[in-house]
Amino acid sequence: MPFKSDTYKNLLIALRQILKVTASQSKRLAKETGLSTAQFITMQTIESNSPVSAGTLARELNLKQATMTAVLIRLEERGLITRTRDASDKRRVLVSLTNEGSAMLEAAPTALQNRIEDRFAALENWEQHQLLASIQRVVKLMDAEDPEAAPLLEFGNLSTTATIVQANTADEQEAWDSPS
Amino acid sequence: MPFKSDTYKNLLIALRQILKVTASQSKRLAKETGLSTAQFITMQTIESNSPVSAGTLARELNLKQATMTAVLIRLEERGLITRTRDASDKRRVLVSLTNEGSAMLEAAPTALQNRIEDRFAALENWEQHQLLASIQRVVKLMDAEDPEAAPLLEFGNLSTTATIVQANTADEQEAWDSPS
DNA sequence: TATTTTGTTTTGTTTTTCTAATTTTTTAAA
DNA sequence: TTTAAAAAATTAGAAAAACAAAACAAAATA
Repeated sequence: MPFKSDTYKNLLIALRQILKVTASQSKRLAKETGLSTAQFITMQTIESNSPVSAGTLARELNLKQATMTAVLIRLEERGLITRTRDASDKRRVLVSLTNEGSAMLEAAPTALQNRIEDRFAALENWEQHQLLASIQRVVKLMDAEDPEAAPLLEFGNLSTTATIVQANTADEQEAWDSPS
Repeated sequence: MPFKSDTYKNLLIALRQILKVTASQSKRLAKETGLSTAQFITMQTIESNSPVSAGTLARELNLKQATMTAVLIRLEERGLITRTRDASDKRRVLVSLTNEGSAMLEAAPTALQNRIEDRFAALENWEQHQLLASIQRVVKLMDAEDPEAAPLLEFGNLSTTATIVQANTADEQEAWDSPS
């Protein structure tokens, strides 16, 4: 039986708490938009990756293609997304948000997220970067070990959102300019 | 529309990655134990809180009581848990793992988690504490804002597992002894 | 060309998840 | 104390999620 330090246990507890809050948030937002949780999360993932193939979505969300197809069909029936065959590879189905779908996500009440963001923004710049570096370090600890996470290159439409900052050990950290 | 700094965007990306890896892990373990994901996560939560009431479990997992009941019934049918009325409050149903249930969790392949733990253990002591402090700081950012997370007191059976370490701002940090 | 691989869908089944209503027990009020 | 309200769990019923297995078409490879 492996020895677990208190520090590690507390880390797991904290991570579980993050998981819980995040799940709770998603459910609340889903409910307020009148979607199921799976549908709402799918919408969010499409938003930041559009246009994206059904298979990529399934991989991103850790679902089987069959499950993804069912969810997408329902979203399409509601007029929130479009599914079109990729012209250059007719096996693929590309998914995008409709105007209505975008509008729905825009309208989703983000008060909670905004408060979180405001709190983060209120931190000193160096501290923001330190938090980010730490989280990315945790990602690295988990990430490199997970076979299914490995092939994932970018998450999110990076070209239009953000640049991945390499996770550094804290002793490599130096002064950082505000990136934007 | 709120302004999102690159640092914040990257934080969200990293958090989503953690979410993804965690979900992937749970699904894999569930599959290997022959349970559904919901059943497996329920088993884990029972393990660290046993004995625990059905309602507490539901709150912990962000599920409705009715949903929880359904999951618990299936676990009981498989002989993995027991459900007994609380003697001091006969409305409550207390849930515990059976020997078989414990054995199943013990047998769950934890190679991945162990690798993560090993990696964490390989870090310098001060760095472990810094990571923990950072994660707990993120929890605090999210946590205090979420109405449903607020009433949560302890997560996990703290008396037998770990002591909550207060999340500090980095500039309050000092040398830490190895806690165990 | 034939074969294999890849991407998606279809089919069929189990499980999850919810809402609404019901039962039992506890707590609080009159 | 009796009654009313609240709390904890279950039941019933229905939509959706999730999966495996099989089928299908398109693309890549031998």
